[in-house]
Amino acid sequence: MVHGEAADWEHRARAALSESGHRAGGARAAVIELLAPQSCCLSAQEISEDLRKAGNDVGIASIYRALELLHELGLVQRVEFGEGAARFEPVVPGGEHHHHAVCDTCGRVTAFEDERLERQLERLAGRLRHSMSGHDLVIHGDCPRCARR
Amino acid sequence: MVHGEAADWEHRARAALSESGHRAGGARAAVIELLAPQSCCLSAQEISEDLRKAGNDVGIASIYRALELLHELGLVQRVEFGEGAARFEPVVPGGEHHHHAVCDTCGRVTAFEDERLERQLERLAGRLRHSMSGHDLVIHGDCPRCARR
DNA sequence: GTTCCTGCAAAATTTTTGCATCAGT
DNA sequence: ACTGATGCAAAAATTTTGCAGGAAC
Repeated sequence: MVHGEAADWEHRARAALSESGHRAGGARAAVIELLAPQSCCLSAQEISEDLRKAGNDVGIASIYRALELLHELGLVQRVEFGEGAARFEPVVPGGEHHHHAVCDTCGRVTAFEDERLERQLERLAGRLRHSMSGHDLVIHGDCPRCARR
Repeated sequence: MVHGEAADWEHRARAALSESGHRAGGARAAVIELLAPQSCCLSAQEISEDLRKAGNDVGIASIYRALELLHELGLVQRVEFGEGAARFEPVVPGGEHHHHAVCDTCGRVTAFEDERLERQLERLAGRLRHSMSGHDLVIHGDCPRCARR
């Protein structure tokens, strides 16, 4: 039994699906279930592999279709780090949005939050008169471990 | 004759190439020349088309190789907006880094700068003990024109 | 029972790589 | 001349699409 944010997101996702007239068949349910407890982003490949490991074999096309739908519904954020593949993560409303720092050397991804940054982004969007449905910041550089060498 | 930032960047690019032991052959020179006066990012396809229009036909592979090298030398930044293709733009050192707001509806890209944001990012990277070789922020939402409808 | 969903396979893109040829230094 | 750069074509990888069968409601 999941709990907290993960359960909350999963519940919202299922509700949003049925409210928008979609069914929660095998593939979608599997993707939602896998994504819910994730703290950071996964690529479509990783989702596919994780599902297979869990004995839940889902076609890659269905994974992309599920992710596309969840993205349209505002439940999933799409981020790209310049690896040539997109990554996806659940959107938890109510503030605690996080950003990513990607290590140039080892590729490790560090997620971080900053309340002040969020407020500043809101202000910025207002100044540009650009509504903000989402945002993502990527910092490239060396992580503490790699910088030490 | 180009001037100001563009000429500056072009000069630095050529210098960095020769200093790192690379030749400035036709393809690289063409990419550098095209990129220098750009105010915002271009995809590899766009670069290829623009060069062809200018009568300078360059193989797409050479474009990717030139961009890869320029990126390694820190002269080009790679950004992705979730279109399925990467975009590239010259890096102008000495501050005026810009970010992007992408319209969910029409796809238009608005570039913007914010000095305060830059300083905040520096502070953030320091807090994470993550060095910062580059960063990019993308705001998704509706541009003023599309939001009005 | 109808309609939407799923999975497979094929297609479309974007990006990378191998290799013979060509050009810069 | 030597060495690295270029262009073509083929390959690799990611993502999208068509379609027949299957599942949800």
